[in-house]
Amino acid sequence: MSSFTKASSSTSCSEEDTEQLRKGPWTLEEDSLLTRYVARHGEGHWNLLAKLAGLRRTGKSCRLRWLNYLKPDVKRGNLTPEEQFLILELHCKWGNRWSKIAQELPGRTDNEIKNYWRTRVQKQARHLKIDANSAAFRNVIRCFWMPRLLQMMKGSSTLPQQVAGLGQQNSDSEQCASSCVSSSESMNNNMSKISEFAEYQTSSFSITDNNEYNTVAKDCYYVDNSSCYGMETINLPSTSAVGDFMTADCHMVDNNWVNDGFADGIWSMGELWELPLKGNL
DNA sequence: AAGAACCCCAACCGCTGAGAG
DNA sequence: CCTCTCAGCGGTTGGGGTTCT
Repeated sequence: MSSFTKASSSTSCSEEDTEQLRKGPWTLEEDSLLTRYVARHGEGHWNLLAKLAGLRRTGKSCRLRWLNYLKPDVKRGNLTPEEQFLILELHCKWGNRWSKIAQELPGRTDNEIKNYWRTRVQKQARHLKIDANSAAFRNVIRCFWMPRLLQMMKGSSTLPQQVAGLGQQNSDSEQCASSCVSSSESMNNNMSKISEFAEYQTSSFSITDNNEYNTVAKDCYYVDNSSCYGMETINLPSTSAVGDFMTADCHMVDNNWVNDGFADGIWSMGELWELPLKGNL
């Protein structure tokens, strides 16, 4: 089924409508028409807008094109580690509430975030042979992926205020708190252990400023006494440490992904943000 | 070089809730 | 209330680019 097909097969619309409605990729001319119309008259009333602007599109289609592509403040390009961190963090709290999550990332659309989740995050889950919605995978995100992103942010010295302030902003969120947050004291303890673990993990990246790291840690929710309680096993000297750690950590989960390419998968996680966005012009 | 497999993401679809009449 | 319309949301699809074999 081609997305270029006109809706002429539909019997629910009048013949005139089906003849005129276009589908599929937008042309430059259509973009220009929509942009000029919105610049002059503003957003909203999309069905009316579509008619008055002379666009042979549904209002829905116009709205989507504007919000996801034409709107001037739409950011293009790769998601930064900060943005990825926020997405992981907020998804932990809100689940698949893409538009709500997008509101916290200025310039990013719900569609983009949804695509990121599907193509990057769920891909990791597949590689690890874990259900992306499982508690085990959430633990992986909180205990490995998010600390890794923090390292990257720290490495690039661009730790954003929005991340640093996230805790205060959302500290009343019991939902996430119940699954992710422990007391700040134990959080700080665990964070220093995560730091050690991360240092061990990467060996090329050293964490020296514990204060800054812990400040962030205090406000973020990826450590959890109930679900990430294997921290004391972190400093094992061989690669089996990862397996041991996760075994201790996730023994309640009936998956066999712990010893099944887990470490490889984890290593690749941190690099995800660097992958070029293909076909994105 | 060429076909297959994979990946990304723009755009569509169906559903839901809000608001007007 | 009920019905209708519209805006918005989340899930899904498929075209086209890239990578692999």
